[in-house]
Amino acid sequence: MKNSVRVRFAPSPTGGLHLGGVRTALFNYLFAKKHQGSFIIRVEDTDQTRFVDGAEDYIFNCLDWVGMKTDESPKQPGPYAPYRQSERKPMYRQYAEQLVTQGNAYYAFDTTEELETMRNSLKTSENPSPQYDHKTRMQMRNSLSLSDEEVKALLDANIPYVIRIKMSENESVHFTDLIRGEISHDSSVVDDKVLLKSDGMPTYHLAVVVDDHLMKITHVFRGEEWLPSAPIQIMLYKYLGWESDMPKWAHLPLILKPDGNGKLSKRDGERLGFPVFAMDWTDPKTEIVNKGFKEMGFLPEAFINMLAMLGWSSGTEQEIFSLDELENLFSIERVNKSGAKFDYEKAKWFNQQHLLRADSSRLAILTKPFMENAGIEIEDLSKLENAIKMVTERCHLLTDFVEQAGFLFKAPQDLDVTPIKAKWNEDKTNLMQEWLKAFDTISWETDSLENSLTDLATQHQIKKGEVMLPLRIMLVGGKFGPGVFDIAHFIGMEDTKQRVLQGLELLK
RNA sequence: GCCGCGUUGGUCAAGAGGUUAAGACGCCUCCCUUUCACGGAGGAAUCACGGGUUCGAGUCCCGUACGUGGUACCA
Repeated sequence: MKNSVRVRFAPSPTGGLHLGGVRTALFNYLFAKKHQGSFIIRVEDTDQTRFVDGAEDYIFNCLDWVGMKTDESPKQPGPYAPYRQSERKPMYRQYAEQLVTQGNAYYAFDTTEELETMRNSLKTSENPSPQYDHKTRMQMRNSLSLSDEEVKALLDANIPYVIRIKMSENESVHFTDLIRGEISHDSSVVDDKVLLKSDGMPTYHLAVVVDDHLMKITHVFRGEEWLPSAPIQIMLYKYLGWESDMPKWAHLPLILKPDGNGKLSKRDGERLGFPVFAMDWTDPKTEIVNKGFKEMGFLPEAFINMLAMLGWSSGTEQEIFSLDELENLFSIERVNKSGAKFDYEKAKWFNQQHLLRADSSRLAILTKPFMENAGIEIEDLSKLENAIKMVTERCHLLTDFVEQAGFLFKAPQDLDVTPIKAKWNEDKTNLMQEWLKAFDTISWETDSLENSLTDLATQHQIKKGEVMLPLRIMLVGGKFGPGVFDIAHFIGMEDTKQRVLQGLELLK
């Protein structure tokens, strides 16, 4: 018998999938897997004005990249299809109407202007945002304040209307949050939220309750920003008579900007120079490309690991986890209550750790495009793999391989010899030239290369250390990289000769 | 304004009444290394504040401050 845990991630395709979104998806996913349940994607495309072309596919691409497999989704419908709210449109009205009949909701005919007028006229410094609630509803144009005849006339005349929930007064609405414990609200401070918009589409509050109930969702994990709207949804479960199988809830802490305070936004990424989207996201309206973690050179498992540790911890000292391990260890109770500031430095450290653990042949495949992007053609993947093995520990991102290993495939351009030129002399030039000649007599191995240079240096009465850095700069183009003789060994005799000769030329 | 939620080093965090208050990132010092890293050793740095409860409070309760979210026909 299959475990009946069913959790859903409900992205709204309004553009991109940022850190917070991926982490919400991740925690939902991990919980589902931990309990051998189903991970369901239900797309919240209820707001036609904010819907963005391609955004839905983009979301699925991101989930694919990080390896979160879905059990039911618009692409893979399960028993409760459809999985897109726009396609479920006809289902919502009946419940809204049912609430009106029961007296738990009502028709409201107020225009945008009328609402604005109400809010402006009631606005005081004490109360900067007046609500449509039990205090004001009787002054507005709705089926509560109007007579039945008036309502019928308006309905017959096809005057647009919305359906609003009639929130009860002085009722304590409480529930248990899996992360935060007992939460309670006073229903009097909650306003009469719109349930069904004038275009017939449900708002989030109605859609989420109806869909979760119909799709038999057992657990709802979402961002903390939804906490204030919980009482509305709880009241809906109650009014609709679904209270007994209301899902369990948990409100996840927010991901905050690294500097200062507040929710992390995509602007922070641009400002501080790090990605906030999982993958590159091109806004079709502005054509602005928002950088993604994937394209910045992150491994999906590192991205996931980093995100998981932002708000959750195992309680042990272990910090590096694979997706499999997370699926086994995750527990919603161990999620933190407070928001976490995003730290890009630590994110890169996670990537380095996973780079070190990753299979080098896979890294070669992933690195190739970055190399070629930088104008370094890779013909032999196994050669790239060997190069990667030499430098992995000094890389944080896949893109770092370009700098750290690129010179193994392409001689450095624009050598800067100024730092070594002052101390250079003819003796050293001679030494280097003799070393090049010695190549014909030695075996092309790291040790013999080093030994021959050591011997020659002794003969010339030059300290080996004095030519090591210059040699490195000739071969690498800078003060970095693996051992010089390993590099010479890797690039081969011809390349080594050419690079040294070119360097000597510049030192003349 | 009102309502909700939160508060352990710079950051992520462990901690569920008695601990020298873990660990990680970052920072600093040293070792290793004729580069840069990796690795190793060490260091600086924390329980927001005030009241209770208790023999004893980072841990429980209340208040304050601060932060944050909500207060839309957006999600």
